[in-house]
Amino acid sequence: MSRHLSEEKRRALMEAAVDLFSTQGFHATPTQQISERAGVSAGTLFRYFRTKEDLIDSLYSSIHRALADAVDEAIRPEIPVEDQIKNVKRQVLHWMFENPKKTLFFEQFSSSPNITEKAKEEVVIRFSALDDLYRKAVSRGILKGVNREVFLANFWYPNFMLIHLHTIGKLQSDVEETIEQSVASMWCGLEQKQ
Amino acid sequence: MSRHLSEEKRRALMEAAVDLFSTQGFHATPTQQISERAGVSAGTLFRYFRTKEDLIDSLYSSIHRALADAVDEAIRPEIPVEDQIKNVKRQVLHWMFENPKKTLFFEQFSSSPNITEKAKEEVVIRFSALDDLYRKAVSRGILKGVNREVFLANFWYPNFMLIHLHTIGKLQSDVEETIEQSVASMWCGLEQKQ
Amino acid sequence: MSRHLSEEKRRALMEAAVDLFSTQGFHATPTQQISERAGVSAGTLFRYFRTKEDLIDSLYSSIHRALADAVDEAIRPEIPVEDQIKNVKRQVLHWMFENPKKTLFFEQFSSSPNITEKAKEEVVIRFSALDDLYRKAVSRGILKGVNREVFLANFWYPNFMLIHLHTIGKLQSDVEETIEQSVASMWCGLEQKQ
Amino acid sequence: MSRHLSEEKRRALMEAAVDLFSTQGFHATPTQQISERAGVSAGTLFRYFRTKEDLIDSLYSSIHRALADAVDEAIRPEIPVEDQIKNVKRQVLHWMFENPKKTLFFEQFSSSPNITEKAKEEVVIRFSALDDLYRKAVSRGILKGVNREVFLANFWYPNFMLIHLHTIGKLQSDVEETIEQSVASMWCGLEQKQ
DNA sequence: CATGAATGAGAATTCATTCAT
DNA sequence: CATGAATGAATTCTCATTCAT
Repeated sequence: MSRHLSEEKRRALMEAAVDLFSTQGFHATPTQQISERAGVSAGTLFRYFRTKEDLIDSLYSSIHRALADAVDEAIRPEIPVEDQIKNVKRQVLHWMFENPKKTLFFEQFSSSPNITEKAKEEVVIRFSALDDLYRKAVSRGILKGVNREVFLANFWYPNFMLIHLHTIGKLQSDVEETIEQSVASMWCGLEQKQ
Repeated sequence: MSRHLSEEKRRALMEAAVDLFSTQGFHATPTQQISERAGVSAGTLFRYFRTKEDLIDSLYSSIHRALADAVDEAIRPEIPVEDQIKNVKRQVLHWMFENPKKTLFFEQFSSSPNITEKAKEEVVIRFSALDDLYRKAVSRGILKGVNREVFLANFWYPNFMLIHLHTIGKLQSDVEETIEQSVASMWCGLEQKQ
Repeated sequence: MSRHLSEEKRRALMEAAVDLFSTQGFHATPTQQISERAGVSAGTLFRYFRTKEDLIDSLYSSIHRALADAVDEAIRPEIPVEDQIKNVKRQVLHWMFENPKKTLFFEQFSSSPNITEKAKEEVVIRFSALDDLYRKAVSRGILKGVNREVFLANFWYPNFMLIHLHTIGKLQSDVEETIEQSVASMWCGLEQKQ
Repeated sequence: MSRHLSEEKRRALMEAAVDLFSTQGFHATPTQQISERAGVSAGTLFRYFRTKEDLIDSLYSSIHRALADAVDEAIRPEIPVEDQIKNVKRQVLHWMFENPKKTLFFEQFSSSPNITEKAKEEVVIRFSALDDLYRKAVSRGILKGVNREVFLANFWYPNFMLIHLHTIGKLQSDVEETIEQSVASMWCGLEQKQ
């Protein structure tokens, strides 16, 4: 991309997009509205993103990256695997509660079909660091009876519902408490029959 | 053929709709395509459903009802609450694996914003029978540390991911095994610190 | 038309049609609505009238006939021409105030373009008896300076506006008073500088 | 061409619209046809007018304004009221004969039901300057026996019929002669029994 | 590079009319 | 003859994208 395009505008566009996508869905959000909120003209959006789909993909990638960073940050090879997994979940949930719009967009993208070919391949939310952790846990006898799919399902999906509820203000406990409950219940769930 | 709006056509339309919605999303699915697949003309769809939204809502209601039935069926007041909850989860998962398209549509509807006012009110997937079960469990000292939101999140959302994976053929274990793992890991998760 | 078609239903359909046309306009009135109000099925309408246009034309003809009758009734060869013209106008206005819906439909038809070829030919509201009266008046030196178009315009069109106002309840005086004022002002207008 | 919505195109659209509306009626005129005749694409029309109704309303307003201007222009406080009223009628008729299409559209709009709320309120064609004139005339003893409704009906409605006849070439006398006859016959009509 | 007017391919929906029952 | 479900062409309006300025 040409260096004449301002990074600032790009960011403004993406931010406007998440805001709108997360509350209206991407199909229901005209590019016009995005460019307007970003303070640029309708045509400009298409200098930064070839198509609307391209914008959506970029958004997804950037959020995916942010989540991956959150995951990586929580990895501390020196502490026990189970604590690491707990930490990762905690970290992820913190990020999500701090970025509810991005999270909702992320869910939308993950669960919405056919956005793009990429979508299909990544429906499985896969983060290598977390995969490694899962493998280590299995090889150490923890998580014996739980295969990766169930693990990932338990790890990722409940978060989305919590963010939904948080967004509409229907969460009884405060965020920290909710996060802790969620972390705890996942972990024990994964250990199983312990 | 009867003089009246044929139940058969109505069903055909709804079936066509779930099929297409679940793979393309409802925004990306023209009513034309639905009527075509249902083997009726474009106009006919609107004799059975006032608007596209009405079709979507009807679909949602019917699935919601089916799920509620699945839940109710699994309720056996005479057995321990924890077993009942397990049974419900098992039953629900069975239904979902047997009706993956409906399930994906259901998820789409639940997590998609603004579809309708109904959507907003029901973002929390709420089934009274399950609520009762939850309350009973709490009052009996089980599920002490888990509030309803976390409970529901753990109960419902992981299922969606499993169905996604199942649909794209990325589930390693067979369905029964996956269901059992999911049921077991949820339960233990909910018991917590047991 | 086959004698198996009931005259009663035909009348019901026409009546329903005027009602609806006069308040909604014919373009804005679906045949469905007409048949419904007439208490017959959608298809039946088309057994009595080949097309919607046919229905409209029939309606127009019937109203035209009723008006012509009103005109004819008022003709009394034995009294002075000017009194006859006054009487005709009075009679017409009475009929219109008694049949406001038919009148509004009639105006709509007259002023709406292209309903049918017939429309074009009859934009000039022509009633032979009134024409005769006009000719007689001219040949007797009354109405010298007023050609037929202006005469007809003054005779017919103000009535429509009065009916409009009457219909929406914005007529100050009562009907009789209004009719008398209208008759009087037309006549003097036509006499001119007399 | 300017950066902004071109006034030229707006005018072209409105002109195309009156042309078609006046000959076909607005319900019978697809927006497509209007944009085509205006030499713009189908979508462009909706950049200039939010909806078809908006176009119709704008058209009505602009014609209403033009007529009001014609009325105002004819007002000369220094001459007798009766001459002023005559002048206004003359001026209005001139405008109408020069703008027959606008006139026919105006009539259509005025007499067509339910176009819009505006329609309902303005079925009575009301121009404040003319109202003032009417009031003055009454207070000066002229127009004693004629209430406002009859006055307005006589003032406005016959014009429409004349324009209709003019449009289809069925006017015997020339325009000027017709206007004079119409003005004269209205005036005397209004004085009444004077 | 930015702009925003213009485009035109759809999309949802309506409705006169037909025809099997 | 009556019915009313089915039809599908036609209509209004939207929106991603382009391109002249």
